[in-house]
Amino acid sequence: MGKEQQQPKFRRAPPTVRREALIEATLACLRKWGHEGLSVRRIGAAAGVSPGLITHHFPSVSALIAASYETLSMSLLQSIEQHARAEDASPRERLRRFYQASFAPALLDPGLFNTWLVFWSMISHDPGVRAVHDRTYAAYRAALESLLGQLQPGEVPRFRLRPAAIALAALLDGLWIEASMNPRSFRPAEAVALCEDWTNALCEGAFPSLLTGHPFPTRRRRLQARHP
Amino acid sequence: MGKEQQQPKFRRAPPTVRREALIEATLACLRKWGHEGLSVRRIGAAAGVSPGLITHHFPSVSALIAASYETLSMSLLQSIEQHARAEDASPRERLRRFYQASFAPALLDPGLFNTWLVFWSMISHDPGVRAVHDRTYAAYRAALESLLGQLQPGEVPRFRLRPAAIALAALLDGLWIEASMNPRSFRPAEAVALCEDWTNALCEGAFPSLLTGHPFPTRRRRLQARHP
DNA sequence: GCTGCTATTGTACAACCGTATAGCAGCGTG
DNA sequence: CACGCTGCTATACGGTTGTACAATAGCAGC
Repeated sequence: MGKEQQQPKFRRAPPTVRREALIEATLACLRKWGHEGLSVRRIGAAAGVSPGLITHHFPSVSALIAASYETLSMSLLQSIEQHARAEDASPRERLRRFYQASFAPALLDPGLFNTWLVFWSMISHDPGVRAVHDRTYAAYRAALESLLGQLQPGEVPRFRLRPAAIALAALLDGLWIEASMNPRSFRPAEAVALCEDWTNALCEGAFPSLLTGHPFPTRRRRLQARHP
Repeated sequence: MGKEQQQPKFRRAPPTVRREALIEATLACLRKWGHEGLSVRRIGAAAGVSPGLITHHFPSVSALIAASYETLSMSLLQSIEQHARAEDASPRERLRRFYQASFAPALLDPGLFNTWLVFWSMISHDPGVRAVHDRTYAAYRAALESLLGQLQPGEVPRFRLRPAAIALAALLDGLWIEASMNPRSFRPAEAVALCEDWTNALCEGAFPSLLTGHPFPTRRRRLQARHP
């Protein structure tokens, strides 16, 4: 028999990098299989690792998912923000770059959409995922508030930042979802144009309910309010 | 021994009504358990019926889910449309009623949101669900196009119906999702106000990319188009 | 009241799930 | 080169899943 040089059955890794590898494998599985992808066996196979390792590095599979959610969410937001952060660019231009990055091909992958759906569907059941969602969504909205706030000291009418960011986030999310589910519905450039229209309309004061002085300032109970 | 009057172990039902009952049970399970809710045993239990009955009345469980999707989707759309359909009301008023119905308490149930997520997550895998989605979403957009079209012959600037309906659907969906995931984020009345603002801005011509004559008319390849 | 159609049940089955645990083995340390 | 810490594997276990199929029984028609 030839002297078979057998490589080791497995390689050890420090917990930190192994955890990261497991998170990456989880995201890959979610991309490919959606909900069916988050079994310990599939994730383990994707990471080239035994299934039992997951419960060894994470208290449970749901903790792994929450960590994956946080990693993906923060990574995407950072990527978009970095693309938007252009020196010597007007606030309007920065917003436009934010929109463009939001509808880049990499963001419109159906696998990414399915991954997101899995995370969303766990929010109401899993407290850990819920916490990650609250944190990352707050960061997302904060980014939008920051960009919108930079428009503010110009000659644009004064509007309330928080509701404006919520409305813009809703528009972006809605367009992203529709584009992800039905890519032939419209082109990314059209989505960007629609968002830019929204920005311009905001700056022209075309959204009265967002202007300061509108009867939605605090938690006051005033149902069925009509615009004066 | 007393003469125990034993009721029959089960009752027969014509296939049509049994199918409907199974669909209703499926929706109830999805509401309560989300993704975990669509096991044949849970659905059978909810319908007071043996698990095997499902495969007897439906070719597979995924066919049952597609049927449930269609039922729920059409039911909701009809309910909203009926609420919007008010005689002797201006087109603007009808749109407002559509918005109000879209953010009624019954529509903001977290269980309903989770149900929707399950359907969405199956679109890319299950052709049957995909077909239902395409059909129902087309109906939804057609309803919006109809309402938006009624604004048209007035003194409002001419805009393209289809993209406008897509944009409005995106705004409605985005707000609905955010409201469903985080009910404390904003109040339904605020969402309605934001949608009304959108309508008004549209009628004021504040969305140039939606006006006729904008360089997005057909499938012409014109990437990165800038507003002139 | 009996008969026959078929809706319905109950069980069996193989595959999968997450978790627990005992023991193997990589690899830094001496 | 041997030791030993511990990352890692492998297996076992109780549970759930969807589907298949033979047997049962409701109930309509005669």
